[in-house]
Amino acid sequence: MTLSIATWNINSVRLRIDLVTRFLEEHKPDILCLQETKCMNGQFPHGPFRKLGYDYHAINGQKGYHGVAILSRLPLQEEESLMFCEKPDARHGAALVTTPDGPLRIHNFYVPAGGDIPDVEANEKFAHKLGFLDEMRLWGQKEKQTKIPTVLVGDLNVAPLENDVWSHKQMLKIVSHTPMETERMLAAIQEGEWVDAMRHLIPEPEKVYTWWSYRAADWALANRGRRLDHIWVSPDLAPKLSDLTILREARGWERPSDHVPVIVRLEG
DNA sequence: ATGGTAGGACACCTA
Repeated sequence: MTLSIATWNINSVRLRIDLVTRFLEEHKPDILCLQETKCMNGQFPHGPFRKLGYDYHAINGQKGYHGVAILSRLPLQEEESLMFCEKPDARHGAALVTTPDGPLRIHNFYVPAGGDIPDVEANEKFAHKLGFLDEMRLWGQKEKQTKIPTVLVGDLNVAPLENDVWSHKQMLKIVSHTPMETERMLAAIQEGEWVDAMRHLIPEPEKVYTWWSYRAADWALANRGRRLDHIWVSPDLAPKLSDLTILREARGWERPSDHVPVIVRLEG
């Protein structure tokens, strides 16, 4: 059997609901994980998703900021959202999906962006980001013992490898690619025994980007992208990784998100 | 070295 899972930082699910439904109609992933939904649970647009056969929703929203959602064509049970850094931010959601091959656990993350200054003294948002990554790493060490096939996705706001950015050298002091962040993320992958699905299917040194800034005059021409969105899988799923789609064209849709959807297929 | 754009909510925060 095959199962496809997509992740997309949508930067307001209500504003861009037509882009999400277009994406679902054209690509039909079994599961879609959204970040930055930017609305409270009571405001979440369930209707358009149900209309397309995505009947099962696990949502965790808050007013104005952050917010994550898991939408599925297969039945799911919502699981407890985790809290990081003792903040009530809606930055994580989880669900257990019932697949023909048995249960599959999904974790959907939205890691803090961390502000502009890569200094924990001068910038508390950066300190928060590093603290979040540390807690994520410790959590992952325990999570790997659950024995349930697991997929972790989301906007992790770190581009950990040299070819996850347009210029490694010029990005070393830019938040998202500093050694403080990349070392923490690589440690989290290693200690959690995660497989970086995107790099499993598209190894270095190929450039891979999922985000292009709104602030470029011409994002496609400059092509100064970063790989901020990730799909990690538990080792048992690694042999099933069969295809990866990064929907770059979605960055050129009308009133786009600055992130594009990433879809992975699990087969066999 | 700097400023560039976008969303939510309604003064200014977050990205």
